[in-house]
Amino acid sequence: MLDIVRQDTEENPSGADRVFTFFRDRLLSGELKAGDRLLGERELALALGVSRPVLREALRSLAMLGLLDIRHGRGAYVRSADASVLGQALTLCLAPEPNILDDVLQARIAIECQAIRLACLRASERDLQAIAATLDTLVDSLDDPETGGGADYAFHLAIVRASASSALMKIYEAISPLLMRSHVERRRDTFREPAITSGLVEAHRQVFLALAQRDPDEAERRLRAHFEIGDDLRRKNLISTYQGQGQAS
Amino acid sequence: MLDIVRQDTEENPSGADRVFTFFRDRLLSGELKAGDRLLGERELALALGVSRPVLREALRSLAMLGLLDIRHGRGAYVRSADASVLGQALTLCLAPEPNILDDVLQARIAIECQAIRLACLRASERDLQAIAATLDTLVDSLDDPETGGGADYAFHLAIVRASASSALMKIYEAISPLLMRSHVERRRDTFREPAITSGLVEAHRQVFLALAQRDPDEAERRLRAHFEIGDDLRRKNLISTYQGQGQAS
DNA sequence: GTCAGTCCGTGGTCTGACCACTCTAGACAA
DNA sequence: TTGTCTAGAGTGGTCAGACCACGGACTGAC
Repeated sequence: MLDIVRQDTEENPSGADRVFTFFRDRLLSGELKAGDRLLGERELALALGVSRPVLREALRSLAMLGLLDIRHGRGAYVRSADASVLGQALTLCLAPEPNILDDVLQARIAIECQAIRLACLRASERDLQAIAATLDTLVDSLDDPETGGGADYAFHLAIVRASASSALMKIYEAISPLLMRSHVERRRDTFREPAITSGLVEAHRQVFLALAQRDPDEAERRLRAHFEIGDDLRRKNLISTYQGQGQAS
Repeated sequence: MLDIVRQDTEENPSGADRVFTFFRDRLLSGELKAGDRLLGERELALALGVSRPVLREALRSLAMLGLLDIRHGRGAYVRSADASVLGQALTLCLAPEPNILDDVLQARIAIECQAIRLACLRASERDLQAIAATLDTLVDSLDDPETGGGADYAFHLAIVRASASSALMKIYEAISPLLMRSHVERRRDTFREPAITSGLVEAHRQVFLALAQRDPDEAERRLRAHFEIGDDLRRKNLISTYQGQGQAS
C-alpha cells in the first residue's frame, strides 16, 4: 500500500525500524504536533502495510523515548518534548562511568556560568522578579533543610531559565536528576550551621545583584566563587569527619 | 514464574514496561555489562512470564535507546553507552524550539569554557600533545575548507576530552550533531579569506598557549574572545550580504 | 587442507483471537 | 426533567502458533 519511505539506499531496516523512522521524521518536521491523536493500531498497521505487532514495537519505542503517550482504551497521543527522557538517557549513558556525581557538578557549573552571562543580556523584569522570589524563599527557609534545598535549586533553575536559551535549559533539566542524586549523597557530608547557611544566602544575593546589574563578568565570577565555597565546605567537612572518626571506616 | 519485580505500589505498568524496567535496572546496576549476550527471545519470554511479542516490544525499545544491539540470526547483545542516542534525544527534544541552531552554540560555549578550565588543571602531557596535533592539522589545511572544518572541530573536541570529565564529554558529543547542522547552515554566510583564516589559527594558538600554561582564567578569556570573533564575522558578513543584494530576498 | 552445501538456532513477521480499559449513548429510576 | 446506571463499541494489551530470513557451524566432497 503506502509502503512507507523505504530507503533501501544502504540499510535494510526492519519493519519496526521503518515505522519508527516514519513517525520520528513526521515529529521532527512538525507534521505531527503535540496533542495530536494517532489512528488506531489496527488502522495504522493496515495503512502502513505492517502487522500490528510490528507497529506496536515501533509505537512502544516512540513512547519509551517520550514522544508518544499511549493510554489503554484511549489511543496514542503525540506528547510535547520532555527533558525527563533526556535525563534518563544521560543517566544511562553515564552510568558505567566512575565519579559521575562529581563530574555532573562540572556540567552544572558549565551550564550555569554561561546561562548567567546570557541572563545578564536577556533577562526580563519578570525573570529577575522570579529569581528574587526564590531568594526570598531561600531566606525564609533557613531552618528547614528540606525546603531550603528546594529553594536553592529553584534559584539556580530560575537563572538558567532567565538565559532564555532552551538548549541550556533542556540540558540543565537533563542533568537535574543526577544533580539531585549528587546532592542527596553529599548532604551526609555537609553540615548546616547558621553561620554557613547565612553565608550561603549572602553568596546567592551577591550573584543576584551582579545579574540585576547586568554585569556578565562579575556575575560569573561570583557564581564560580559560590560553587568553590561549596566545594571547600564539602572538602573541609570530609576532612574533619575523618579526623573526628580517627580512622576511615 | 519469575514474575519480575512487580512494583504495584502506585503504577500499573504493562508487561512490556515491566520487562523494560527489568533490563534497564540490570543495566544501570552493572549486572549486565557491555558485550553480554542475552538469552534467545523464546527462552527470555518464557523465563519472564510474558509472550514473545511483549518481550520484543521491550527489547526493541531498549535497542532504540541504544542499550541493546539486536542482530538478525545472532542474538541480542548489551551495547556500551553511546552518546549518539543522547544526541538524537536532544535533537528530538529541541526540535520544536525556535532558533535551536543559535541556541546550541550557547551550550557549546558553556561546555567548552568549563572544559578548558578543567583541562588547565587536569590535562596530561598526552592531552596537550593531542591538541597541538590538531592545531598542526588546522595550519596545514588552511586552503581546504572541508578538512579545515574537521580540524577545527577536532581541536575543540580535544580540549573537552582533556578536561577528563565524562559528563562534559558526553554532553558535548550529544550536541555535536546539532553543532554540525549549525555549522553547515552558517557556512553559507561565512566567507573564508586568508587574512581571516590566519586570524582564526592565531586565535586557536592563543587558546592553546593559555591552556599549556595552565592558566584557567586566561584560557577561558581567549576562548570566549575566539567565539565572539566568530560571532562578529558572521554578523558582519550577514550585513554585507544583505547590503550587497540591496534587498533581502 | 580447502571449499561448498546443509542444518540449526536466532531474530523478523504474520494471523487471528481474546482480554482489559475507557468512554458514551441509551435505558431506567427518582 | 434530571440524574444514575448499564451495556456496548472502540481502543490498547496480550497471547499462541506458525512461518520466513539470516548467520554460523558442522560435515562432506574435492
